[in-house]
Amino acid sequence: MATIKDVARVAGVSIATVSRVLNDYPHVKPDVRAKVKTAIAELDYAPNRLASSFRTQQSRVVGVFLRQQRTPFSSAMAYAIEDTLFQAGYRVLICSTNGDADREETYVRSMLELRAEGVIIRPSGSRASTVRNVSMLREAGIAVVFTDMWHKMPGVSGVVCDNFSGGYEGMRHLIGLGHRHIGVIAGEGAQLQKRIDIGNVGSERVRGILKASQDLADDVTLKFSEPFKGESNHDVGRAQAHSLLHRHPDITAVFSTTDMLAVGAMQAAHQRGIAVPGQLSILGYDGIMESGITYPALSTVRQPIHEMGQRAAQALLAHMNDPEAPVQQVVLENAILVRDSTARLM
Amino acid sequence: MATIKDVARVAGVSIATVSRVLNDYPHVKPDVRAKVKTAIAELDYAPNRLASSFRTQQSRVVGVFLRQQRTPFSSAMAYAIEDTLFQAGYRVLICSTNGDADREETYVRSMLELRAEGVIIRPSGSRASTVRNVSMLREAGIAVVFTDMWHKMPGVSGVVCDNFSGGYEGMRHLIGLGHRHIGVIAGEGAQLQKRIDIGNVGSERVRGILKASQDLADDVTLKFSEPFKGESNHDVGRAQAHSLLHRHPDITAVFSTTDMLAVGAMQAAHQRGIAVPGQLSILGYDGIMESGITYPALSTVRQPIHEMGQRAAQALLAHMNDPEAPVQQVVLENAILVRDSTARLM
DNA sequence: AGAAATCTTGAAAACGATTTCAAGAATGTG
DNA sequence: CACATTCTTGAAATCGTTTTCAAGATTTCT
Repeated sequence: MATIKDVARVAGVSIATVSRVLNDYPHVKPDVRAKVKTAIAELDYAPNRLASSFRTQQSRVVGVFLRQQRTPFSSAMAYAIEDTLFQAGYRVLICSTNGDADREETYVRSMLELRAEGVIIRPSGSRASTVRNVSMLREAGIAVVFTDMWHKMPGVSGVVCDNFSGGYEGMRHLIGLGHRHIGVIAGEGAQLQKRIDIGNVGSERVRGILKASQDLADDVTLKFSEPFKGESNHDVGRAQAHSLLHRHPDITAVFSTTDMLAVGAMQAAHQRGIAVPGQLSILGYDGIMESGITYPALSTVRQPIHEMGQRAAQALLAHMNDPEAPVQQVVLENAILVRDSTARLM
Repeated sequence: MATIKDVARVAGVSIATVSRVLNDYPHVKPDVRAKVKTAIAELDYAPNRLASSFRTQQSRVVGVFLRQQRTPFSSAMAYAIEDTLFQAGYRVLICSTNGDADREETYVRSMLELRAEGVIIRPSGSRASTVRNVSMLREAGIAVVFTDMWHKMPGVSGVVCDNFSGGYEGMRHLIGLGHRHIGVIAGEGAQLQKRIDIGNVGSERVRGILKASQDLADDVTLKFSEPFKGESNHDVGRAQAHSLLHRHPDITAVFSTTDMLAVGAMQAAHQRGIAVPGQLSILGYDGIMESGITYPALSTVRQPIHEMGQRAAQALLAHMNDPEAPVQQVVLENAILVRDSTARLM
């Protein structure tokens, strides 16, 4: 492939001048600039980014760390991030950690070696390992932004949803429909800052749910699913819902802290011949695309996933452009998306 | 950050020796090797990949071009690819083209500039633009592998599913259940080689469906949905199914060439009060995770998406390791996944 | 017109690794 | 023991850019 030297030779100028043209620097006479551009076109020259990145130590690459890239939530966010960064001329390396600490560390090392300029990370693994990894990145001067979960660390911005208020508003919706006996299926997701301990279902969402159940009516009883850990998929949701409905046949609504869990709950209701929303209202949480394909379509607390990704990318850009940029802690509001799986209690 | 020079100084050797240790070359005495390793650990040294990539002109990076990264199919495949390449020490740049030709071209240019070593591409856009873009990559010595769709190009391998036989076997399933009046909702996906023209529904899958309807029984009538283009989502599927059921109330089964279309068809059936599978069997195509969350769970022609990704990544590795490696044309078989949305005709 | 300021350009020095070459040390062979 | 072979090491070149510096050309100002 042609190099800058070839261009210089063909244009009859020095490589410094070619470089100036390439980077749109001033102080190049119009006719010289034109000559160089002609030579570039003629030779079909593409600057060797490997060389310029090396020289400037700027890779124009950022890493996006995801727990699982297969998940609708993750892939939607990754897309929003990629899209925003693409416009700004950055390319994104995908780093699915699978919640595997070793793998996360390997990827962190890669980011250091590749001199990534920034990293957006949705923490998996333990708080300690996250902090350690992020510290390594920060020490190397790499900008870091958290999404979906936030750890307070110097120089690190975060974009999260207000999961407390999401839980609260979800309950307001159910209570407003007249429900008083409500089952809660809580997964692991969406902890904001430090988890509180209510069995294993400690999360901001659950805190919001609890608070709302105290604030908004005085005769609400909540029935929690059994603690579990691991992925929040529909199989787990189905099993949890079966157990919940078996133990507490009087509940008239189920609030799942995840759409996929809610989908499972809906399957369980179908299997038990319980009409949704006639006999049982089901409310999800996330607003992933998949929640719209159930029958009846799932009512849910919608997270602005795309906006989360966008905002995270913007925050990252801010930090990359100016290492002294102030830390942002963006909290986005969720909105109840009322579809067909919740109804007024008869 | 520490450089190789610092390591050399601390270890009291030359940078050449440090390099030899870093790259596990022979001809370094054990004690020297140990000294160097100590120095590396002490300095917390991470080789500057920007420098070594520049020197060797090997970026250890590959690009994955996807139409839409949000799609369950794409993200599942991207994950399989990333996973396989991760093991081999490659990092993957995600390039969602959105079917936007400009954007695809920008990304192609990025691959050239970044000296990506390989690209896996699921073609979007026109055949002509794909061929042009792939040619640019190939001329720059970048290995290319197609997935999901294959264009015959020198030196370019491809991994596809046997969509013809998938369509054929899907029909065998439906016909075997006694269905004779079958609706077909065909999206744009999955053309293998050149499309044949049956209105706008020309695809290998449809060819398989047609062939099977001729081979396997002599009283099958197929009713096609109206031609449409654009994304195959459940909204489109619902609309198509409504129109189909309206125009041809006698059909007892619907075969959709995409799971998401089938999901829409299921919604349409629900809305029309048609029992699935009691009055109408619905068969999808893809086997994406989402197809399992409908109620009833969707029967579908499952594509081995994960394996497709794996095989594509392996083919790419083969080409990257040896530019003379023979072109592979991998054709994977689909399998019918019988769940609850198809039943014997009463 | 002459001095000062500003433009325009090219030569050469980086950047941090890998790799080639040659030389000296160690080992093997007769 | 002399010689050939193989090991081990370091000096220096190199990859393709960007950037600094200085010099010459041009413009602006008084």
